[in-house]
Amino acid sequence: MPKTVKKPAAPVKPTAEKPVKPTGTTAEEVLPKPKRTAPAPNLLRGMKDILPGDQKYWALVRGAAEHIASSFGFDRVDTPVLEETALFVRGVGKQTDIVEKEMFSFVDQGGESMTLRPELTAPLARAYINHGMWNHPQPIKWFTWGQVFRHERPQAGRYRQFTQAGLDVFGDRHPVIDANLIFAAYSLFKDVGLDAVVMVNSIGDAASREAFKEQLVTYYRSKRSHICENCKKRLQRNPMRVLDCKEEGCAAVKAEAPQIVDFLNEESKNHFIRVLEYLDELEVPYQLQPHLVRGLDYYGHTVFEVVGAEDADKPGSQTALAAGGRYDALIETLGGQPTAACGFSWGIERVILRLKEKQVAVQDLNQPEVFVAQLGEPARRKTLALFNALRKDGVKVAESFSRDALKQQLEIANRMGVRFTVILGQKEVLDGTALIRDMDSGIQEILDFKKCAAELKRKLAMPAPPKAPPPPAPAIEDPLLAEEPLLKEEEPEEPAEEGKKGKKKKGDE
RNA sequence: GCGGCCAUCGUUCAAUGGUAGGACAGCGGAUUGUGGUUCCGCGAACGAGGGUUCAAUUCCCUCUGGCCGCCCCA
Repeated sequence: MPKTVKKPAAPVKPTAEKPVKPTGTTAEEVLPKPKRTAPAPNLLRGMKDILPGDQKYWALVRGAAEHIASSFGFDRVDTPVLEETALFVRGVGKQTDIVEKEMFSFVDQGGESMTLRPELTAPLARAYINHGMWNHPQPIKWFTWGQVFRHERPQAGRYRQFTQAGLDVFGDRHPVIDANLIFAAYSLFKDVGLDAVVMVNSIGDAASREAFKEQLVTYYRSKRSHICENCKKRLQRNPMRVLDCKEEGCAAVKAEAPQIVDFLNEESKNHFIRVLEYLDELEVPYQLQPHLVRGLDYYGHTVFEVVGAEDADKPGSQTALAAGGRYDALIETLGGQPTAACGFSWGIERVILRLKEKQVAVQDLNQPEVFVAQLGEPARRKTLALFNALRKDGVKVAESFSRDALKQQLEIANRMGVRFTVILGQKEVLDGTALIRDMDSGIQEILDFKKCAAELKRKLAMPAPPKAPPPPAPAIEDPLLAEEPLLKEEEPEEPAEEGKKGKKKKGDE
């Protein structure tokens, strides 16, 4: 076992804090195991870490959402993640799945029941009321972005803590509001490079809805023998949901079922038609979904979802990337003055999932453009200064100060994909010069150290030349092809050599 | 909340009732100050807890977590 011998020879860094082993079992005393002192903690179910590799997607979507918000004239509002439980019971609806079985609720030390917000709309409405926003010029246009929590069974694109961002308009009942909000929701997808389609429907006002439900139930009762067990239950609890059923028998029944559009009263119908007209005007690709309904109590009139273009024909319901609608009744339900409102939420994780699936090209964050390399202690000191000068100048600069070998530093620079590397060695320090290496061509120039920063900025301002083709592909294992290089002697190494030659010429001048 | 499938280095994929192998990534080397190709080396895993067994990563159970379908939702 040679393994055990070599490491101890090297001077071992004294470990300041030795891991404290809580156990005193004999087994561990006899066989001290240096690693894994404690079991690794688990991530809580449905929770997710967002690591550096994913941050670029978040930056992209966050940036796009913020841009849409500000360009459409929405002001940012943030509300707490914790609210009193009653807010959601009243706002979202006691009978909804969210409130019945998905809320993270608890009683705090003071005996009060509080809940991690399962959605953003009710808290926003609460804030509107609390701060007397009706005293301000209407409409109030708010943008919000934050974490929401639902205790559901996790799946891809469905987490227990997830992120919603949304736009809401309070105090304006005009249909143009609905349409422009739908347009804003849709715009995000265009901006990040995703094809999307809007699914839209109207569930009318309360009166229209009641009339419809009655007819729907009557109709389904007449078809009782053809529908699934689940739908029979739905008829009792939440009749409109039968329209979502994917069972074969139910689908057939659904085809003949009454549609809510036919039950809309004059006002509701008029509102919906005008929304659609404005959508045409905005050239939003939309589809009428007569069976689209929403699970939350507060919706009325316009309801919509935005789905990926490829999901347009699929009936599945996990496909919504954004969803919303009009909720004129909510503020009053929560105890405010009757105030019209309309809004939607983007499901950020789902948007990001889609970006990855579609392999949308997203710019890397923190992509450095220059690497500073040093050889020897005096050079390291100067490099330290140069790094900070460049950094303050707004150049994205990378380093590996602690390393000594130039080779390694260039390897790192290469991996980082920088355009230029500044090299400082003994010689350069003495001469007051610096080497700038073009990483693509391998050409190096010597120049005055003091002019180095300015020259780099000048070079970076010029567009990067098209990427040189990657180094020679590995030779194909074919005896016939393998013979050729023998005839041509040194051919295969050409590209690599070229760079080196270029460097030598310039470097020696 | 219901049903099903699954769980091995950082990632991905193997093998095995006697404590695990590769690939990629990482780290380090291939003579003195030069990256991309190549070669060599090193570190790195059986999710947790019980049970069966002389022996469990392997078989059984529970838990935890992931994925799929349903409910529902972003």
